[in-house]
Formats: sequence, structure tokens, C-alpha cells
Amino acid sequence: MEFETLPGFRDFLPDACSARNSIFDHWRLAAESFNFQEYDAPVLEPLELFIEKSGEEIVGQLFNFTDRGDRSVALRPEMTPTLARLVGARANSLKRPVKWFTIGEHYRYERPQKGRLRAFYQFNADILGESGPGADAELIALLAHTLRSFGLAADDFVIRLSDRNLWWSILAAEDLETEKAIEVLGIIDKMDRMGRERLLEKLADAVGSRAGEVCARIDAVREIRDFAALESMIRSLPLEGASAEALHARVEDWRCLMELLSHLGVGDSVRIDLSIVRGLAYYTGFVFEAFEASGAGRALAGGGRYDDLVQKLGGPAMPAVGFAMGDVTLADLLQEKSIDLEPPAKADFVCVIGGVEEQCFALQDVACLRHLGYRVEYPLKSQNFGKQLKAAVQSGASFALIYGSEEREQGVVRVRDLRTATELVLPREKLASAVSGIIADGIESLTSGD
RNA sequence: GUGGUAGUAGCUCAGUUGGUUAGAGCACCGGAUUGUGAUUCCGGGGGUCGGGGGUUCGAGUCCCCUCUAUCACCCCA
Repeated sequence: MEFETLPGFRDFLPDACSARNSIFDHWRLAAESFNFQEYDAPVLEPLELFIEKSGEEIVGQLFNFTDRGDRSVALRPEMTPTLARLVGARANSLKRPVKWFTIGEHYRYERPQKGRLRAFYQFNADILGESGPGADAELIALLAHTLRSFGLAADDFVIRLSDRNLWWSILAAEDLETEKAIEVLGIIDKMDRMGRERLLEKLADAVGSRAGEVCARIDAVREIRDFAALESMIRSLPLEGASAEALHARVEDWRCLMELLSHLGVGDSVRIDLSIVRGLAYYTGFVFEAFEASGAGRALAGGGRYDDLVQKLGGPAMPAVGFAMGDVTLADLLQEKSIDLEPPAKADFVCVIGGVEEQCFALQDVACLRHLGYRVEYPLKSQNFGKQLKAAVQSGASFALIYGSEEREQGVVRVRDLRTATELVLPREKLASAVSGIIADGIESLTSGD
């Protein structure tokens, strides 16, 4: 009988596991440098939590089942509902702003393809309790900083920045009611993947004879790439009264956000691009997606503001903004760019042991060095010197500790630098005190000074 | 959920118009070799040729189904 890994799931053998952990390390380091705090939560949640957030249709894309207590449960497909539940339940006792991040596995029952598996890891970072553009700026900066920390250049990727709030105003200026506007936003989200003819058909379904007009407006807006063009477009919108004032305030939000991003040193990585809308309807303000510079492939990360979600899931009103970055697309990109991740660590010391008489001394030193925190290996069975040494070299270890009959008689250990093939004889009792110098500077420093 | 392509050893692959007991390189294990290195030599384990059915005297090879991978569509939180 032979078992295979389930479709869309991965085994992580040491090389792959090390690369994966290296991604986690970069994520964690980046988040911590922005002073985000790490949290974690169960991978299994009530099914209802995800339905409440995303609608009944989501069930078809989940790993879900009924547990022995007759509860409908599902493996989490994303972190945001869980976070909203967590923060919502404690909203009144948490110091704001809440800046939290998490790294965890997520599960979606979908057909695997390039950049998309059924089990994948996501880095989620969110700021809750702050409604101003300062929070959006902080998150976008973290996103850019994270990608750069892998060694990606500023022009290897781009963060496309858009604004659902602004789209509402633009569509309102076209006299579209809420329902129609939602429909049109859905169309805008899919425009890139849609032929021109089909686009006009869809628009005609939504707004009737005004399709051509609306389409022209949308096209103009989607072409905007800088703040000046954005501002002049906004000022040209035929709105009056309260909605005009709101729009004016929105221009200031944009101005503020762009300035903050520039001061934070990530302005080069951000491009205004209102063709980003992002599928599901819970985003409320600025939204953004990171892509490889050419725009090819799946989004590296995506996020935006979701000011209503915490309340929708039963908590108090709580503004929020966040993003998620997956490991699969990221790893693909790093490989394309020939950026290597951390390989498995090698031993600091490997023992070469002559025989049973020497073994007891060797193992005492092994235990001592391990207590000091070094990676130490020794052969689990007796073998001749040549074989042991050969194995030691092939293992990639830095130093061999040689324990033979001569060394035992003299109470010494022979330290061999496996890279330079130089050796140093050291009284055993000095090993512990010499070891940090050996690791840091090699044995040459001791040979000359001792 | 729909469609294209592919599947032979752990990995990369060869395998003739269908013809005897399916091969190579790399990797792995053992030995030459119980006091010093990636070389060399010798030996070894490994495969129901993804799985099932069919055609045939005979199938790794041809046909059908299925599984898996991959790419695209749908979807993309």
C-alpha cells in the first residue's frame, strides 16, 4: 500500500522546510521591526464565521465537516474573520492602535495551479482602531519593507494602490445607485480579463443605455497613475453639497497617504492604479495589491481597509486595515529572481572517534559543547578514521574533533578545520573556553597565540 | 466544476513497427580501508513502467476509464 500527499498539500523535507522557515523568519523580522505583535489562533473555526463574512457560496471552497459534537466546522481559508472575532471580543480593553501579525497555514478546497495550492502559509498584518491614512501608510510600508527584506529590488515589484471609497463617489457622480454601483465595481474588478465587447455588454446589463458614457469615465479613471491626475479628476466630478465635501476630504486623505509613503521610503514601490478593486465587498477604503513588476502572475499580497467587518461579525464598530501575503507566489518569484533562501544548518563540530576507549571522552565533550549551544554531531556506530573524516567533510560541518588513542593518552583533542585542513591540538579542559574563539575566528588565531 | 499536456528507480531520463528476465547517470548502502578528506575500484538494495480494464499469441509501447502533476478557464477571501 502506498500513500500519496493529498492534492495541493506539500511535504517539507529538510531543504524545503528550511526555505519555508526562512520565509517565516523574514516575515517575522519585518513585522517586529514595525513593532507589530504576534498572535495565533485555531486553524479550525465554526463554519458560520466564514459564511457570515463571505456568504454561503464560500462553503464550496472550504475544507469543512461536522464534528462529533454535531458542530459545523471548517479549516480557515483566511485569517481576517478570526482576527475580527478575536479583536471584536476584546475591543474595549485593547490599547489602540492594535498592530498585530500572524503566520499560519490556511486551507482552500480549490483546484491547485501556479501560485495556488490547497494548503499554504500566509503572513497577515493588521492595524485596528485607527481610521486615518496613517494606518494605511504604515501597512503599505510594512508590505514594501517585507518584500525588500528578501532582497527584492524596488523595481522588482510594485504595489498598486486604489480606493473603493473613491470609486463609490465616482459612480455616484454617474448617478448610479448603490446596487448598480456594486455591480459595476464587480465588472471593473474583472475588466482586465474581459474582452471589450463583453465588457460593454456587461455594462449595458447594469446601467442600460449609458454604458458607453460610464465606460469612458471608468477607462479615464483607470489610466490615472499619479496624484496630480487623480486630484484633477476628482475636482472635475459633478458633485455638490455633502458628497462634494466628503470628496474634498478624500483628496486630503490621498495627499496625506502619498506623503507618508514617500517619507517612509517606499514611495517608489507604490503606484496609483484604480483598476484594482478587489473582489469581495467588505473593503471600504484604500485597497492595494503587490505584483511582480511586470504585472505577470498572481498577486504577491493584497489588502485594504475593512472598517465595517468587526461590527458585522458581532463586535463593536472598529476601523481596520490589513494585508495578507502568501508563501507560494512569493517563493515562485524569489526563485525566478535567483534569490536563495536559507539552506538547512550544518553542524559546528563533528567527532571522529577511534574506538570505545575514546568514545567516553568524546561524548563528555559532545555533551559539554551542546550545553554551550553548539551544533555537535558524532558517529552513532564505530567506523574507521578515513570513513568518519570523509563523512564529516561531506556533512558540511565546520570542524572535526578527533579523539584517537594518542589524543586519549595525552589528554588532548585534535581540532581540524575541515575547510582549510589545518589542525590544532588542544588540552581537553581548554576546549570549552576556546570554542567560541574557534567558531568566530577559526583555529589559526589560536595556533599563533597559544 | 471545464479543457490542454504529461506520468518508467529517490532525482534526470533512455527504452526500436507491440516481441525473451525493463536500462543508464546521479543519489543511497556495503566493501577495498581501525589514524586523516570530495578521487579510484568492487559489490548491493531498490520498479506490480501511476492504478484499473480492454485489444493481442504477446502491452512500458495501442484503446478506454481513473488518479496525480502541470497549464489555462471558473473563482480568487
